[in-house]
Amino acid sequence: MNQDFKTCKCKDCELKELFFENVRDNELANICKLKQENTYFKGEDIINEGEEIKYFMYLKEGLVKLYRNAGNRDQIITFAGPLDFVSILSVFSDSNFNYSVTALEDSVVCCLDINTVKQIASQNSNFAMGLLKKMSTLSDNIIKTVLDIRRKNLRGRIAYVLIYFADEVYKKPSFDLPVSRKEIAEMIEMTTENVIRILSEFRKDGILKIFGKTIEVIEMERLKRICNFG
Amino acid sequence: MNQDFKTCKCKDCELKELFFENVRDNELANICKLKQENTYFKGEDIINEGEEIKYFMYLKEGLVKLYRNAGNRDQIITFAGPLDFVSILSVFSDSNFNYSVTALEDSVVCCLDINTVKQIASQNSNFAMGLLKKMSTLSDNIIKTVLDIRRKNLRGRIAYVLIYFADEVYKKPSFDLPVSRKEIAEMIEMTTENVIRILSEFRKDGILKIFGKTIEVIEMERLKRICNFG
DNA sequence: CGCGGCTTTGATGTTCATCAAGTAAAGTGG
DNA sequence: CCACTTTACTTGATGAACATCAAAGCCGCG
Repeated sequence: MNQDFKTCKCKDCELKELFFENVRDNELANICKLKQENTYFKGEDIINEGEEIKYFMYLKEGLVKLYRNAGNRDQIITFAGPLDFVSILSVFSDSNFNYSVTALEDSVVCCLDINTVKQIASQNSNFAMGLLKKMSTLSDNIIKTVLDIRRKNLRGRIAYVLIYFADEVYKKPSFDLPVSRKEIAEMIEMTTENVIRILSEFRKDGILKIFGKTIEVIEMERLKRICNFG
Repeated sequence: MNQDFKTCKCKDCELKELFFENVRDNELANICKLKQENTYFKGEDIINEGEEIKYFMYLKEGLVKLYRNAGNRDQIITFAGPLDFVSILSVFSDSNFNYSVTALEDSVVCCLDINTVKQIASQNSNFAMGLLKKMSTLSDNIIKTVLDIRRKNLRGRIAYVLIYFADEVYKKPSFDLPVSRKEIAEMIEMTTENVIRILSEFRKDGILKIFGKTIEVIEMERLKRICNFG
């Protein structure tokens, strides 16, 4: 057991400090024993809607989209990056996933046995409280984002997305879009054609430079005004 | 202490069975000591956006709306009925409410001291797990509803709302709307005029009968088709 | 090379918000 | 309790915003 524990390095994982700080060493060892780490390439499916929830999954590296199928169209719920919990939404309310997860960039996912995690949560209340806080924050964020976006017009929505990638994800005004125009449309409920049209408008107005998937925000202030008043 | 416990009747509260089943009697007594029960009349504010979170609140009787202010317009996030937790959304992620709560019908709210609840959650992990599950279910529901609504056209949205009140809230095809036309608009992101217009259309089409706030759904199947295909 | 998916632009029509104007209902103060 | 004010409700006319349809270029991949 100790052997497993040493080889798996969970004790030194950056996640431990962030999240498993309240987990005792012997509990961590139990988690480690049943852990597996998977690599997914860009475009690969990590979770399929309807699947049974067997693992508590978090992202070590990469970028993924969480989305659901609605009629003949997908709706992107949110994105997740390193150290985000990919399976946190339904884990405690359902036995099956009601959304899918796909890698947008090559990603490494750490999968912990869900029953072990639940068992530890029901024995270690500090750990449970950590889960509670994490889940609450994530849900609040998703709800806030969806409500923010739905009250904006199309220009405002595109501005919102661009600011999101520039400020939240890449933290710089130039970046490569990790998503297609179609996926942007699925994120903010509009048609692909209009995503393209409005990006072109922003380019013509000198707000952006666009080279395929590469975006450079030239006039961030103006973009923020469009986002706030749109 | 025992005295307080006996007079407050928390031990016999229906909530206990549903939710505090994992709370030990002495813990319940601690909660009781700092509990207060408030009555709010229709239209009265229960929580104001931005307020500090001091209580863990649940609804004993009545119906309330949870909403936030966005620009010059309110957005209704969800409704809550008896035994729902009114303050569960931000409780574990924030120190202040980022939404408001107002009574739609005369309502009785039980307010528990938030620090006591948190303290018990961090000592009693079964209780914490219960919270986790409850919160997860609520968040999932809100997210699902918002995503469902946003992909529908206006007729589909109105149908959705009517079905929601008929099936989920009142569990019968005739009911008195607890909300104004304006509030329906704030719930599904459209203008008040169009809410009225589409209700009138449904009336002319023989799908509904309308007498002010009283709605009678005549053709539920047709309404459901409009909801699903709209 | 050719096929399918992604991207782009334009033309067209539908859906929806906005504006306007009026009626009904509900709350307010004398 | 009535006049007054405000808020809710309703309908129509108009224009703007947006989806849909169509056509063509582009790119990656088998």
